[in-house]
Amino acid sequence: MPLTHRVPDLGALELLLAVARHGSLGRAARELGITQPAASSRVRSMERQLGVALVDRSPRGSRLTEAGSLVTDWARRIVEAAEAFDAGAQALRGRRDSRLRVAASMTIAEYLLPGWLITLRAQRPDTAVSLIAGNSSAVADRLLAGEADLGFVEGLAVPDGLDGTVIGHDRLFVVAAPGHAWARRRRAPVTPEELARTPLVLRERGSGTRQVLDSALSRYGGLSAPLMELASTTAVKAAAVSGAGPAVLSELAVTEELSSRRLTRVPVEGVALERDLRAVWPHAQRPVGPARDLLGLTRG
Amino acid sequence: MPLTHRVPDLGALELLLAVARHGSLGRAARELGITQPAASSRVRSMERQLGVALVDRSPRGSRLTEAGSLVTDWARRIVEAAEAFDAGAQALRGRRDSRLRVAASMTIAEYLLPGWLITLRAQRPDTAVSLIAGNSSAVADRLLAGEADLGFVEGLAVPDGLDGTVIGHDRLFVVAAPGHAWARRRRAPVTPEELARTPLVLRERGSGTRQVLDSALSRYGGLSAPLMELASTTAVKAAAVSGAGPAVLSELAVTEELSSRRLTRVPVEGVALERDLRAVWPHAQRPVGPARDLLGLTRG
DNA sequence: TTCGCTCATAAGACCAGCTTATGAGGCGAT
DNA sequence: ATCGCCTCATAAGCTGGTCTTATGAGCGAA
Repeated sequence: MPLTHRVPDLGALELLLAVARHGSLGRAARELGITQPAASSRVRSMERQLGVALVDRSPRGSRLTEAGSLVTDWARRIVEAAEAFDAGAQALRGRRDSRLRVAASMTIAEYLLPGWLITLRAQRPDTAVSLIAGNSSAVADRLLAGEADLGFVEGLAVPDGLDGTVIGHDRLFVVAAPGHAWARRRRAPVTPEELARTPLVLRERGSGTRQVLDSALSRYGGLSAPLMELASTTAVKAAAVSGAGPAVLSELAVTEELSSRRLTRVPVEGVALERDLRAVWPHAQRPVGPARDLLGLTRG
Repeated sequence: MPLTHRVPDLGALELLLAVARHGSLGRAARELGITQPAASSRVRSMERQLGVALVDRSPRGSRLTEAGSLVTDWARRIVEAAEAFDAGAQALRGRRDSRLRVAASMTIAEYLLPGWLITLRAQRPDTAVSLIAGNSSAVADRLLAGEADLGFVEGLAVPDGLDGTVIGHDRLFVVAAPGHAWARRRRAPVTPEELARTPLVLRERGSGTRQVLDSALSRYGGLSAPLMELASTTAVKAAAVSGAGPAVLSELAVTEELSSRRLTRVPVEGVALERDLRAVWPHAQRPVGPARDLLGLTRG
């Protein structure tokens, strides 16, 4: 169970990626600011821990073995997730002295913002960003109080006093475990009526996804009593994966499960389960400077 | 640059997730097999490191702060990637005594297999799996030599001597940075002729994706000289993200970049850039036992 | 009051990873 | 040939972080 003892720590994984890039333990060590013996011993203990040779050493450098490059690919995913964590955490700590103060809804802060911040850091390394996360009205409050320069919200309308622009759409997907009957409905989409009368695994009443679902299905008799009502997106996902029943979740929350086939998207016809993602700012104060840079990234 | 000093280690992140689940430092500690003071001090040093309060402590338990639950969500991504790493690495180490010996092509081993192994472990905890990765003919060799029970390959045909079943499709996506002109072609798909005459960022000659692209475009005058020819999928992705030009990559390799909008999918009409993903086994030896369990997971 | 839960603090043990110093192997230029 | 430069490996010693055990303090219910 304790993952820590079977997975090398982040430093070791970074080192492995550096070895892959440079083809040399010594140069990898230099990149990470450690000595060559440290790198050598660290790679060796990683190999001992995993029970697999990762690197072919020669007097002219080091290349990854077959197993090594597979391990490196898996390691890259961990390191990328760690980079997103770092970008987010750094913004969360950043305070008043930041050049760009962002207020964002939870969904956007969780799934999209870290990626934007990584890109922004690559393009403008000197832009210090601070982040406050909250619901739509909290975001509006921060902007109107002058405590944030740029906001991001999801939902159907722009909050009062703000201007905004749509930067994308958060589609809600109906998903089911691959074994579920609905997973085989590729050619025969589920109808809105069918969706409305089927008990689903859902977030608790009041959540954003639930609101969208409620209003989209109101003309079809409304949502039926949920199969399960859970407190977090994670819990809903876990229930759906384990086959409890169909669930409705943000596209952003399920991309990984879909591409690894732990969940299947169920096609639904004739109903738009979608909400806008918007960048917002105080009325008549178009973003300039760093805020404009970030805004540019979010639309491409 | 050294990520390690700004991101808590995996043990700390696991602890944070456990605290979120249990609402108590002590119970989280027990789950991870450490003492309560160890957990207390570890969470505290994580808060110091990040510069953010993560949990609200009270005599009746601990709950995450707002920032804490955002951090926990980001942490979950890291831990999930680590679980995939662990599942894969464990299979890579496993040897002859394994109950299920899998041979898989690189793409499948990299992107899909870890997820399957996690699911398999949840359903049949006692199935020890071993993994050998290689190209299609290496997979065939292992199966025919009786050194593997089940194989996975991508490509256009089933290798000689094997039976198989299609378990899915790997679509090749044309992708470009959001700023690229092709990123705005949503309503006016790129034509095959246009794709054929445009210099692209590609893997080197001989790679699987390149073969598919070559054969799909052969009737349209064939692929033009590449804009860049790079040695790894990662390098191609990086070039595309930085705006070097359009690239063609497996759907599996770009889902994350697409959902975070670092890349945009370019619609292409009239040409099927797709290859089958197949499970394969020696002629007339339908998978049974653990191999059959795994096969079931891959199709749903 | 006492029990049971919560978390915090303190003191000491242990170990992983670092550094410096050194050696050995291969290749190419002088 | 041999010197110089690159590669990686090994050994000895320091250090710091994380663990443990032992203890205390706060809050609520029986």
